[in-house]
Amino acid sequence: MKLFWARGYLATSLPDLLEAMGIARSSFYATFGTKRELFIECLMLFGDRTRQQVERNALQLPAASLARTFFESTLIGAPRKRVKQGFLLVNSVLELADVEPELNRKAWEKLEAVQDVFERSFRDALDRGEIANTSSAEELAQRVMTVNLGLRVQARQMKSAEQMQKLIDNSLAMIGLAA
Amino acid sequence: MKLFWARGYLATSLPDLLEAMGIARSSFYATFGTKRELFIECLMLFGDRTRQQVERNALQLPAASLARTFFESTLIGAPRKRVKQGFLLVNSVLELADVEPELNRKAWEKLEAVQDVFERSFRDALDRGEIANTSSAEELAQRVMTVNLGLRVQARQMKSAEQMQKLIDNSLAMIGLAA
DNA sequence: GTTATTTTGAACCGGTTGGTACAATATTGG
DNA sequence: CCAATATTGTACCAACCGGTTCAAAATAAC
Repeated sequence: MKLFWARGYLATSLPDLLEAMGIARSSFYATFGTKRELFIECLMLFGDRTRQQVERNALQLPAASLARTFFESTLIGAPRKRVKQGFLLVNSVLELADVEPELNRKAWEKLEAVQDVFERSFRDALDRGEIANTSSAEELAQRVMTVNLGLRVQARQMKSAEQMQKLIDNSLAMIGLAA
Repeated sequence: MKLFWARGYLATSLPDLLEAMGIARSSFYATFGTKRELFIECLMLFGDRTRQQVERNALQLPAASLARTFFESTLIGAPRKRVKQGFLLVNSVLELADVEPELNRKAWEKLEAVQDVFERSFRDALDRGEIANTSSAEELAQRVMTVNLGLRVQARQMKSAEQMQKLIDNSLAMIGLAA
């Protein structure tokens, strides 16, 4: 998964995978099937983990600070190397849009699942009056999604953690959640 | 360029290019050099065209509506097929980040050049008092960049022009330029 | 109409791609 | 210790990759 994450689906060759996994070619096919099947498993794993992480945070944190926690934990708290890999789902969605429609669809669905978690959290907070209802839950979640995608692209060019922090602060300010 | 744009650098093979250009393999190498060199030319062409387009708009339009014009002309005014190709520079920057550092750098520089045009325009407008100085020119340009990247990723999944228009409206509202 | 100049098509190069087959070798479980 | 199960290395496959060479054919210039 780390390899696909860093290099993309097409640029990751079977020998690359075998070396990283430390197994023989024949074991790979016996255990994981084709490269394509393994990649799908990676997409699912990555997507589910991310969604679960946001869901866990949504239980403990106010909706208004959910986005900040999400961005900072993955873009500041993570090792620099991992941050520069971007976000597997975003990388995949862009790489495979025209080339592998099915894989693209799967990756996009996982991204939308994350967006849905945000939307639900915003909806609850609006119902409880915890957030000023200047925007709908759908609009807020859409903003988080747009900013998320934008940040992940820029993360691949990150120069310093300070620069990244400024970018996050500026982005959160524009989403308009006072938190 | 259209091929690289739609499929990406790696997924576009030489036979693909030859067929699209309608020339023979030997002519290709005699005229354009390697696939890599042609791709660089495409990046430059695309980047310069985009920058010039924004520069032209900056001369005629108030800075506050520059972003709207940029997004709508390329995401609503353009043929649906082209919109779904995304933005060559964004696609390339993400695809090649870890695989082709030099190409990645060139693409990123062109993206930053566009951001710079926005920043200059915002700075002028701030100096003239045409924009409320709640944010700096740098911050505003950074917001436009983040939103731009986010929108281009989503454009590849676009379902309808209406959906895209809503997305643009919502994004512009969050940038905070009353226009 | 004849000479230059492009452009072509086809053959060829070494290397890599994802995927398969299978006998030999380790590792494990009873 | 022996048998069952994983895992291995190797050879092989057809297909494709980007790139080169060069004589033949088509086009352009005069």
